[in-house]
Amino acid sequence: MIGPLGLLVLLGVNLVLVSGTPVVVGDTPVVPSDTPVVLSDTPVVVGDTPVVVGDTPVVVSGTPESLPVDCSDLYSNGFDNSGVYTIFPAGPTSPVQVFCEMGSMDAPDSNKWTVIQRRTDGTINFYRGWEQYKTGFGQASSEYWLGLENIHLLSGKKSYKLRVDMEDFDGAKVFAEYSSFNVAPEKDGYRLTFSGFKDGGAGDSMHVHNGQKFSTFDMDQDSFAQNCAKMFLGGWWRNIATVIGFLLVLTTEASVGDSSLSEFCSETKECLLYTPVCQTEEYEVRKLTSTKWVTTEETSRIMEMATYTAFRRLFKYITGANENGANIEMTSPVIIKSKTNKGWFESCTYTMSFLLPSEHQLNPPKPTDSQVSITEMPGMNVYVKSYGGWMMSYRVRDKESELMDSLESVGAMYKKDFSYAVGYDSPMKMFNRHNEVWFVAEASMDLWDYDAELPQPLAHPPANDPHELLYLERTSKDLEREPESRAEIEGSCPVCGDRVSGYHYGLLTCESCKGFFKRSVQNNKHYSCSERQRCPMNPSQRKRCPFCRFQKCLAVGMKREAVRADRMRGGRNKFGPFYRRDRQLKQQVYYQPSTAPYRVKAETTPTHQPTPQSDHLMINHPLVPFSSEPFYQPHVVYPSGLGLQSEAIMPQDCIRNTVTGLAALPFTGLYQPNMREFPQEKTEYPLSSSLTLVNSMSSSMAGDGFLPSSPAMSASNSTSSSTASTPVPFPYTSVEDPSEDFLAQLLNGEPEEGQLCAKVLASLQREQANRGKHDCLNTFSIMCKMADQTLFGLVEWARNCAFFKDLKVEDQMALLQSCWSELLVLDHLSRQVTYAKEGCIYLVTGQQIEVSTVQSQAGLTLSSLVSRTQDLVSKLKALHLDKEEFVCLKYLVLFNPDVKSIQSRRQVERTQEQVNRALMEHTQRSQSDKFGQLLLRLPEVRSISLQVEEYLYQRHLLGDLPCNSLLTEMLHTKHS
DNA sequence: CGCTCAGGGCCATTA
DNA sequence: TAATGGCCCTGAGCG
Ligand SMILES: [Zn+2]
Ligand SMILES: [Zn+2]
Repeated sequence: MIGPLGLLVLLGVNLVLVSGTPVVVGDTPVVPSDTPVVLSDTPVVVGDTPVVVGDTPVVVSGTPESLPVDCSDLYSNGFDNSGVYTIFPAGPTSPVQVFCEMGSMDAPDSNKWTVIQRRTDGTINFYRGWEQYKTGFGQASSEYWLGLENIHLLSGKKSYKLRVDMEDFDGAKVFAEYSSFNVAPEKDGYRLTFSGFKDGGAGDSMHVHNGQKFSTFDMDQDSFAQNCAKMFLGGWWRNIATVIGFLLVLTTEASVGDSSLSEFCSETKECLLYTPVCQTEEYEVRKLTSTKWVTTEETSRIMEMATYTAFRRLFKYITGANENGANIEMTSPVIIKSKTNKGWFESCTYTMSFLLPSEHQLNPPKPTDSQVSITEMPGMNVYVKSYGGWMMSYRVRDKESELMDSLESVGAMYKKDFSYAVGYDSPMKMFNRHNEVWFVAEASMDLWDYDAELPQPLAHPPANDPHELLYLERTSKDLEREPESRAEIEGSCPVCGDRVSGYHYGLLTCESCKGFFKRSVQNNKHYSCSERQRCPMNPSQRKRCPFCRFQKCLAVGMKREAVRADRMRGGRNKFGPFYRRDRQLKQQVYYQPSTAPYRVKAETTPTHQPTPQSDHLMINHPLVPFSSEPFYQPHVVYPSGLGLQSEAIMPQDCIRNTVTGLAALPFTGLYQPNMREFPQEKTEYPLSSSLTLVNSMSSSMAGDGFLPSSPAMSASNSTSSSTASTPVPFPYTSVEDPSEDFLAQLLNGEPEEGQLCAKVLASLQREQANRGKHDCLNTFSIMCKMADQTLFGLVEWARNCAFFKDLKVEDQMALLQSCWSELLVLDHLSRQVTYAKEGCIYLVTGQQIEVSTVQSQAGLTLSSLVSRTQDLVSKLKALHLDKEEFVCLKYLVLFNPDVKSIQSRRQVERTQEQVNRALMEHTQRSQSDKFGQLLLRLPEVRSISLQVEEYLYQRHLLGDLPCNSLLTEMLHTKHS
């Protein structure tokens, strides 16, 4: 198989470096097993009479001997540098007195410090902290970074909650929040307890919030041994001793060394060493100490592409692109850090690192390439899942999610937002290949990593109500609303779910969304989303992404027009009657005894006929902006005339020369494409039946909680289907034709041709620049590159287009994998119809190429493809297809409910229905039979696309296709 | 004519 | 510092 290997550029040059000499091994773990244990085995004896200190902390300066308690074991480990010790009295939250609190700054000018306390209960409290917001708005506050991911902002409100449930003396359930842990020696490690209160005896449990959910840990020591995640906690206790003794007293030593005991790290002389912590069937936990790496970043939609570039860059570094011109031995593993849960073809930054060999760990040669840097990976524990075979992006994805599942199921705490793909072998190694996925465990990371970023603060504001803490998913609003039915009438804000304060800009919203919408429109704000344009909207998170918020405001139907341009205060506007009517209707609905409100509504408004308008209100994806608005100009379609740019970018003779290269291989015909008939039945609903369908769809959508997160749903939910099922004409809304609004919305996502053109040209230019003047790309490669870039654009279009982004990622992938070539063909067709001169093929780069030229040079298959396509082009030109019709066809092709393994088949079907209907209505205004004519072309599109796929696949097998392209990736998935 | 309530503005609070 | 959001002021239109 040439194909998969083609993608395996990842470790491409590795083998060159592998020395032929046998691997030299040392089996000493980096962390010596006899690391000095800092904590004494016996609790501190305070004496018969507790030392009573006043209400205020007492600062003792001077020699350690002046302390009432012997703390020599502590200060001998690095805490004696300040000469200032504090003694805290027992206080309201703790009956325990603190002795020997000693702080030590990390550096004289650092704002980070480490504190250790010895306490009268015999425990030792250890934590690190720093001042936050040192500069800023004068709100100096301290943040303590503690053992688990318990972060407590002492003088602020936001905190990561750590909660311990326990029984009071008289049996009452109590809880406590903690900001510190105590560590007490046990026979097998150290016991983790909390300041004050009970010790962590059997039966107690603690709930640790990691920013997303609570994990519960039994305080019963035995339970720690039950699974790896919990055992790991046990391991972490020990680490504390290590931290004190190791981090602060000894200097860290990089753990790079020889290894032959390793069954998998065998190709390089030196490997990353680690200390195993524990192991389960699914994964293991390893402790890594701080190590230096040489690192570079590369962003791409495809891992293989990014890693190829990154690898070459790092390889240059180790082969001399460093200040000493030194040749540096290759090591294993190569690690690639990237964010988790990447969307389908989402652009992503991959950070690749080579481990520096031990001789360069201390003083790594500076890289000469500015994109390459030396980084230090802090000591940390990692969850590791191993797998064999080749590291392909889809396998990395799979293994990553497998490990995540395992970790979730045991409640492990780890950094969820990124993972490492770890490779040990060069691509030449055929058997017993070893790869890993790593997740960084949080607990120990926190202690070790001086520069670790603060975890994101809790999204929810701190709650005084203890119950709220336990059930974080439920906001206080949920709790309030639950028992009351009153709130149900008033409903919650369709944008964010907050409490409604009245009608604002067209519908019932909360006060804050009103304000937000007003400001956004008044100041003509243009936001952008740093995520994937589907940020959660709830009272606590709505502030995070104004883009998504505004999007949702428009989606649910807030009217820009209602924001007054003259800023006149008071008075009434044209919406008044609408509001009143809507309100009346709501009352009516509410007092219907039936439990099926949606049905009831239909009955209470018997005059209502299912007119297109009302259907539109229901089914129209509300994301479409109101076209009457000046803020949303309809899309300006890029005019033709791009030819001039292209000449500047590609030398003309390059193009001329390479056109001859278009000569294709004869089509071998090894593979008979399965010419599946394009399903006709689903696209040929007569008007009446499609209306019925749409109606039934709307009720079922509302009824069974379909699409809980989609804007369409929230709109119908909250504005309470009264807008949906009643023909209340809304002022300003275009009454012309609902399907046109729908189409406008579809068109809204259409990329601008000019941008695409520029992108493709830029990509070609880059490619040419990489090759140098005399090494022109051949025509076929240029065409592939164009197709590849166009495909990128199409995938991007699909990912952002209405309805599609509401689908599960798996479904998105399935749909795209099934229709990518059809989309490509359709896209090509639309370009021809719009821009091509007679007898010419218009390329995405703006060039017009004579069909005859192409035909004279093309091989059999390509020639047949070209003529089939040109035939279709003339038919479509005769039909005078407009851009609306093309976008509909694209949607119809994309939303193909017949694709295998689609989970949300209904959803796909519904979208197809809607598009179908919109197309039908749109076409009927020009030619009566245009609709049918259009649909009749789709089977031909499909047929051509299959032939294209087949053709490309053949050429791919012959190695003609550039590897690392989306095109090849797509071909692969279909043929594997 | 006076009441209503959705607009706008204000400004302490927040990140 | 800029955005947020709760609160208050306004005044057209309705009964
Ligand atoms: Zn809201
Ligand atoms: Zn967003």
